[in-house]
Amino acid sequence: MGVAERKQREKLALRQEILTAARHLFAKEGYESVSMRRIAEKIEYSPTTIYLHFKDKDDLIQQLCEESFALLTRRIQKAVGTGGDPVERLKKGLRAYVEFGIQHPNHYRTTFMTPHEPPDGEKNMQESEGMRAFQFLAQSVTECVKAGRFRETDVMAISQALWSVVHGVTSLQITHYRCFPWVEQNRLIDLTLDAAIGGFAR
Amino acid sequence: MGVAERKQREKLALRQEILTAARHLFAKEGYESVSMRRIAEKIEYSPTTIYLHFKDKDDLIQQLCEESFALLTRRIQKAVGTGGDPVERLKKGLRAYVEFGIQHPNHYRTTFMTPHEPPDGEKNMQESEGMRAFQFLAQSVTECVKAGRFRETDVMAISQALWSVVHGVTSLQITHYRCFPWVEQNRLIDLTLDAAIGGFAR
Amino acid sequence: MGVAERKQREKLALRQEILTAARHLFAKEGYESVSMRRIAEKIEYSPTTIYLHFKDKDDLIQQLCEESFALLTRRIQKAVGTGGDPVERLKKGLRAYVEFGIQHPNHYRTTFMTPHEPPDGEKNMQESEGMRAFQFLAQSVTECVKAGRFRETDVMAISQALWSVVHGVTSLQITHYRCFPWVEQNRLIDLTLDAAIGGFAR
Amino acid sequence: MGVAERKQREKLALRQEILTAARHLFAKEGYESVSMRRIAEKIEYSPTTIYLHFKDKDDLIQQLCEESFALLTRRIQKAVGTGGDPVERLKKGLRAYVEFGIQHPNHYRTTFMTPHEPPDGEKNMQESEGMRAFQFLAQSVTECVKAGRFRETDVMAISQALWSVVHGVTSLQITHYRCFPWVEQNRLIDLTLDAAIGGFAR
DNA sequence: CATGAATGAGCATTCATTCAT
DNA sequence: TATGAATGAATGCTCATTCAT
Repeated sequence: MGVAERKQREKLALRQEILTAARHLFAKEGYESVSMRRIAEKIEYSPTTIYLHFKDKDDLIQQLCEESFALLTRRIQKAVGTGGDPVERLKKGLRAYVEFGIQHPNHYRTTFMTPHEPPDGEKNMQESEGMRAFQFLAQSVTECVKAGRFRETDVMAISQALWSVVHGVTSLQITHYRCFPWVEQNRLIDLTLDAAIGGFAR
Repeated sequence: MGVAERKQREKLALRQEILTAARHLFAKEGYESVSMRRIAEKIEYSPTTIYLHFKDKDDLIQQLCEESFALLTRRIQKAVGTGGDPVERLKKGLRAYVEFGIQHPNHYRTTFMTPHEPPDGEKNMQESEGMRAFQFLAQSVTECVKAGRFRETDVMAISQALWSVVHGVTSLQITHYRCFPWVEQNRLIDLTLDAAIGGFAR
Repeated sequence: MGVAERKQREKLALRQEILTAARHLFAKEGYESVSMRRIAEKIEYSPTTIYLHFKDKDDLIQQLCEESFALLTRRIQKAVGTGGDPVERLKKGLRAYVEFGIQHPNHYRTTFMTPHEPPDGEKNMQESEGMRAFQFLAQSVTECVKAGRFRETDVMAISQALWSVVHGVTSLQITHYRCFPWVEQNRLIDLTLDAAIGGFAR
Repeated sequence: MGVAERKQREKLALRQEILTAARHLFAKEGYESVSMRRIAEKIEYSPTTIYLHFKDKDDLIQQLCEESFALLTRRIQKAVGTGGDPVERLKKGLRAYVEFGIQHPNHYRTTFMTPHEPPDGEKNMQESEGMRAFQFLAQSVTECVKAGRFRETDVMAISQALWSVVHGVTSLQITHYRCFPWVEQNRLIDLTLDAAIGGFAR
């Protein structure tokens, strides 16, 4: 019994090691550098071993995204906090989103800017970390609506619109940071978020 | 005399054929499929031939982007039109942007969602089709500001914020269209644009 | 236990097969023919397999040279023998050098007539088979000097001069054998070696 | 008539231009860099044009060698001079040879260290620049022999031996200059030439 | 559970050369 | 005489993946 458990634990540990290595490669050298070989070298296992833990490269990447979503959710959660003005809290959450993306460009790129097959069937998706992150945002929007602070009341629609906005700022800064004469970054973020939220606020 | 002209025409035609083939590969099978070999197969020429028209792969892709930008600019221009309410015209322009992206996802992906090195020095960039497209948007914003319709007056900042917003809607729809329970697309677009513009409007 | 050993043996055997194939290609068709693909075809493995045994083409060629040097050293050693007149023994060694080169022109070409980057740092070079071969020659020269048979006593300088001489005869015979009206080969070799040694002898 | 002559002159001029370009490429970047394409770019003609003047790459290279030989001959001629001690003059000639090689390593490599097909039949060879250069050396040797300064009298054999010696020093210095702990270069050259000549001298 | 060996397919690019004009 | 267009073959190398062990 104890043996089986230990084995199980070890297996999960290796799995985690693989994911971590892959993420670091993403983070340091971008999507193209993440080859099964490179990951294997990094963890000092054989490439074959990876296939014991992940069906194929796509699978691995999908799992990576799950983790990223989870991390993002935690960040937003912390930023939003629990008490106080709901609109203010929403804005803090959105800002946390953008900052997370800019600070972890390769995380963000992997998760939100790379086309993936939808995991497996619809059910699976509803339970994904990604949805959880989104629902968290929706929750924050709900509070604004409940408090009568927004003139629009379709929480789902507002949430998706706001997600679009933050994704826009984030991804543009990530992809075109160096090849465009941007105004100061924080100002741009504030301006955009204020405009979007302001557009919904009563 | 006529011969030289015909040759010239034929050369340009082949060049165009290459660009088109490359774009189709993007469109159907994604970025990874655009290899020199694949393009060559598609046009039924030898890979070497491509190098008679483009210095290397980077060059080819750059040209592809230029074309996309030019096309986009024309679309926006047409949508904006010339007379009438400047805010209304701005909104039409932004909507044209989003629609262009969604209708030509691989055009858009190539141009706006793939990281490129800035072409060659700064001057070059200032003259690129991409900048021209952006300046066109800025022009439209200027008119709103001049007409006293916006409470914010920094044209550059507003334009960049609005670009971020439209890019967000567009790219999210492109990348995650099938793996997320979106509200009806047109409604989302309208909602988002109205919120953003409304946030700036007096 | 036995399994691991057998595997090890098989691996080394394949490695040797690769080296041999490469050498034969040199020998039959010259330097230019030694491409990774050609080698692979010859041994009826895929090109990729070669990379499991050698880091890259440079590595492979370097190993080839090491082998050649080792072979040459052994030949000279055998020719020089152990007893008798040191000058006579030196001459035998030099002759063995020339004969080796002429009998294995592509070995020789690879090792001595192709420019290589010095392997890796200086230490590495000091320990290379090539240096070992040279030091063997120097040893033979030392004995002549010690026996008071040479009027010049700088062993290093003499050895390098003699190496230059044998390399001259060898490489010229290899490269220009068929396009020049040479005197009889053995006579030329003898004449040259006698002159050079005679020039140093008291 | 005048027209035909001018055309002829122009044709020869272009031919020379091609040879010069090829030589510069050799000189600057070594044998591998000399591709028909590169040459064509350098002279700003199309690659095809080169084929109007030279049968193929081999032909071109052969012609190049002829020119190099001619240049070398002139250098030696100048060094040898006309009066004075014949042995001294011979040595000067040999030294000029070595120095030419070391100063124009890529010339030298092309001409003397690259395997070529013998031009075309034997007659052709007898008239080649290469033979002329050699015969010049032989001439110098003849004078030493005539003056009774050498104990060996077979001019052809001596000349070939001496050529072997100078080629040895030169080519070794060219190929292995940086990867071997040579004694000071001039000393090595002197030592070697003195030994060889001394070995023949009475 | 983990691996070492191996592969087939693919990559961007360069080459010497030919042919119709 | 000269060229522009085109090609087939080759280059070194990396990839995701499989299979026997």
